[in-house]
Amino acid sequence: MSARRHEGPDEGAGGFVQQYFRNEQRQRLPVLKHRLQLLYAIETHLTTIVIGEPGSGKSTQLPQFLHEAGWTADGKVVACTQPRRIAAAMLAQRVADEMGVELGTTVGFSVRFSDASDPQTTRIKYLTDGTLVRECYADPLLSAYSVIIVDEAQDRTIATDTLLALLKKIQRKRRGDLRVVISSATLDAERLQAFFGKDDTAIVSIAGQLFPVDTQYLDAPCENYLTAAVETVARIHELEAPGDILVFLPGKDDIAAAISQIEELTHGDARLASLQPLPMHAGLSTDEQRAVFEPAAAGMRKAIFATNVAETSVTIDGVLYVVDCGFVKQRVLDLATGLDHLVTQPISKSSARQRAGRAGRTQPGKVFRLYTHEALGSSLHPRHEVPEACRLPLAPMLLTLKALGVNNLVRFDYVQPPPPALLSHALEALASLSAIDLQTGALTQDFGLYLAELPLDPPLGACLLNSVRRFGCAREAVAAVAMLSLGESPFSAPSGRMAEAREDWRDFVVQEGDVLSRVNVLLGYQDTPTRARQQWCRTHFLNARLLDQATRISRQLEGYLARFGYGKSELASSCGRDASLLQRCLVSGLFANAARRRGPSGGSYQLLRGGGALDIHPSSVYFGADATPEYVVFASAMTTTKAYINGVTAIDPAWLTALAPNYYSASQTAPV
DNA sequence: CACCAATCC
Repeated sequence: MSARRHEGPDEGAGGFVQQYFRNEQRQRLPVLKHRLQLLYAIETHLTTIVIGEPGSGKSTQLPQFLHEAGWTADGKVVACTQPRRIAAAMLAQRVADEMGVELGTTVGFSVRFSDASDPQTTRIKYLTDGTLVRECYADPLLSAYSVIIVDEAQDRTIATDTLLALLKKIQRKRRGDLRVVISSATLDAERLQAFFGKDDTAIVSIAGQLFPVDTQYLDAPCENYLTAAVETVARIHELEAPGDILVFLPGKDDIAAAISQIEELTHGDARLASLQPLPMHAGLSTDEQRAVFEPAAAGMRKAIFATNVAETSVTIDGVLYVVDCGFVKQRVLDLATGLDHLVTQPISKSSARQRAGRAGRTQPGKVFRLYTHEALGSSLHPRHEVPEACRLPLAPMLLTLKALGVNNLVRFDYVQPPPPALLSHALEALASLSAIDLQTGALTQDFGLYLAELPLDPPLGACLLNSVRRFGCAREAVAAVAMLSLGESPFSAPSGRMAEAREDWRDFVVQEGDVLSRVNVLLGYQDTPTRARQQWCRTHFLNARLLDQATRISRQLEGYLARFGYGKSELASSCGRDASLLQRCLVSGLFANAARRRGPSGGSYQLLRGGGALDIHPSSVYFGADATPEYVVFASAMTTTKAYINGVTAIDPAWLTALAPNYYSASQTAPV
């Protein structure tokens, strides 16, 4: 181990004045006081758990400490993973600036669609945890890395949990040659220490740079968190010193309702006229989000009504007051129906702490919790969020593990074992797609392996592979799965101009349903010159951000197909005027989501394999349509106020028995 | 008929 020690590397770049300024900034960070403690812990333990509040500087400084201490000698790399792409890119940029090097040289990052790293020169590399998991395909021991820092581990995403489980295995195989650092704000540290082995795991706590936050609770539970939130904002505005307000609400509808209530209040009350309500959620365009980051106009106070994006992903400066309704929307797989639910539920205790911390970033702040102290202390609010691997469909994760040589998925050493029913649900799904062989449990040759490599949900991956192998409609299928993988509809118009928009959309919308209509949109977008695309989207009431993203996904998917050995002509294959080719291709992957209309007309459906009513989602082209198809497959189902299906395509039921004979017998799909 | 949290490969 001592061989890799040497004096701190001399980067050479950067003048004296800049260097002085950089050091000045770094010296204020709390993590500096723990430099030796951290380096010692990492030197003497295989795994180190670092608990540090936001603002401690751990994400930017720890990789530099390790670099300076020699962990990047011999060409080795220190990795730091993040759950989100923006974070990985921004941290890399910051550290490159601090070190006075150009991004992409000594300091780099690698995320989907963007790789600013160089295998020859990069020594500190920021990645998303999903990207690092994928690097295991090429290098199962991650041998390029000497230390892997898994940051923001409290999020417990599927990718983070997958990575942690793999790292434990890799550590064994590399015989003490790989150090793992798990870093997080408020972590279930004991669980992770137990997972990685108590003797080999150190825990280091770092104080944050947060200011004290004064906490206020309700004396009694409120009946309506929306009303309570609006009243609290008004009261803060009247009674408290200047400073912006951040309000956590579960969803967009609540945000819109709260803002309109505030606007009503400000009309009737001159004292509230200086309150400036603003929405913040992931559905907003970058332009719409900008207002939240700009300082309030002179004499005005911003009140930002936000979803959970503001809890971790987005940081807004100048917030002194936080109003926390105490709820969050979370996706949960309902095993009884096999459908996703979006449930509004009480937040965890650690999430409540995280939200409160948003008030104390620049000076002492206040948090107004719209629940009682007793409630927060009770079992109503769990200590931590349920990890994704214990509540979401696991087929993608299991496919990854299989591809990396994990044979027994039931006995695999998960950070937290998923409920057995969740595992069997995923295994059945994979078997029905012929991704795994039910007898041997192995990935099927080529097909299963390709599905594991594709950055798509397995059913969509199956559609894509079948488009080149069986149907000859790759051009349309690439567009279709790219759109479906984003979920949202590209058709979006302000409510006031809906009629006008609908008229325009008739150029794209076809009777075959959402998927073919969205393919028309995406191919139309891609046929438009790049510089004219924004305007094209505006005139047609289409979501430009979504179509840009779908275009990048399309290109990436074509790259995968080319790597799998499919030639130019196969990639260019098109169904031409025969839409049924694409429809059958969709059935070949989405057959499990086949549904039949319940009445002689209308938008109420039912799964062929049984279950309750499924309604056409309002963003589907079939919503409110005069004529709806009797049989459909859908790309997604989600229960919110009702069970809704979206991404709907008309089908011929005979295709189901032809394309998924093991899943459907002829009698199930025969018309009554 | 009346609507989805935010992420990632």
